[in-house]
Amino acid sequence: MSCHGTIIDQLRAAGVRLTPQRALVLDVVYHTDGHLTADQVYERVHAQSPQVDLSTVYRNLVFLRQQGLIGELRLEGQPVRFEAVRAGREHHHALCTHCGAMLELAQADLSSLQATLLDRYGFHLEPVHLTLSGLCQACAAAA
Amino acid sequence: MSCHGTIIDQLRAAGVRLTPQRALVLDVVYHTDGHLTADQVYERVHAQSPQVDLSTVYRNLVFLRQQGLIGELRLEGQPVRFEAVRAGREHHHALCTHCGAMLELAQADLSSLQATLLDRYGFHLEPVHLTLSGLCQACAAAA
DNA sequence: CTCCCAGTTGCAAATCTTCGCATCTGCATA
DNA sequence: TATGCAGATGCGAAGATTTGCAACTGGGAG
Ligand SMILES: [Mn+2]
Ligand SMILES: [Mn+2]
Ligand SMILES: [Zn+2]
Ligand SMILES: [Zn+2]
Repeated sequence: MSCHGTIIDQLRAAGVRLTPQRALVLDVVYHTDGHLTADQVYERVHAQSPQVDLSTVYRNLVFLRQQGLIGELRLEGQPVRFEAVRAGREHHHALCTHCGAMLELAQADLSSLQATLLDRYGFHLEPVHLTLSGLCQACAAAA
Repeated sequence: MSCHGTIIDQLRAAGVRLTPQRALVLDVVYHTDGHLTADQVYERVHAQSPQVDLSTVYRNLVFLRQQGLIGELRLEGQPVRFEAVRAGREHHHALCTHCGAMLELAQADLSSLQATLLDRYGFHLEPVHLTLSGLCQACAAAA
């Protein structure tokens, strides 16, 4: 069912209980490239295992996010979306408020901010999935 | 009713229609120091003007946020909160995931990030109200 | 292998937020 | 001051997300 042995071992090692529902949610998110809404995750989970409840999907999405295994994306005027946080492919998003273009930012793009916060406040910024907004290059040029 | 002449003039100049409901929502948010939920804003609006609907409050909170006049705060496990964006007192929030302490960040704390994004992607970061998470100095030291 | 229980689930209901639509109104214009 | 209409409102309903609770179960201890 799942081909995420490494992650599953990681969870087990963390003393996390691995239910079939949880494994399925993980599996669905990790088998998609895009950004899925909770409902889309539910649909796919449901296709495999019709008795699983939508609330269980929500609970596991929250859980997996807290574990740092999935990231969430909040875009203006649409439901929250989720995506896999793949080792080495972590990224954040920068959304153009003018044309809607979405740019992927590398974890490294935040390092200056990270340094600033550590320096000024002793605050250790967590590498959580961020969504920033602003103007993309094209739209800024046009304005 | 309202003592925010400057802001109201600003809105009028932007060709925005100023209804009594909108002015009230603006007034309520600007007369509070803390972070109010939509429901708390509604309660206070309702005390002044009982016929105003909750959906109107929501619509105006969204509207005023889009105008950059109020900021929103999304904290884990609680409804969205709103606060006034006062000229010269703009700030962001850094939340400690361990003890819940909330730190205020100055707009200037983001300037290194702003510079990085502009430099690397030509992306113009908007000074939107951000909430970052991580570990505060005390909790980081304890860990 | 069996027992046990903290953590998880399904379900129903609550809470939070958005939307459709008929009606209303701020305010620009004449 | 009267008129017109784009945009705003109230209300009901829908959509999105969270929660309470009794029953169930993964996986460690014996
Ligand atoms: Mn992404
Ligand atoms: Mn604040
Ligand atoms: Zn753009
Ligand atoms: Zn702390």
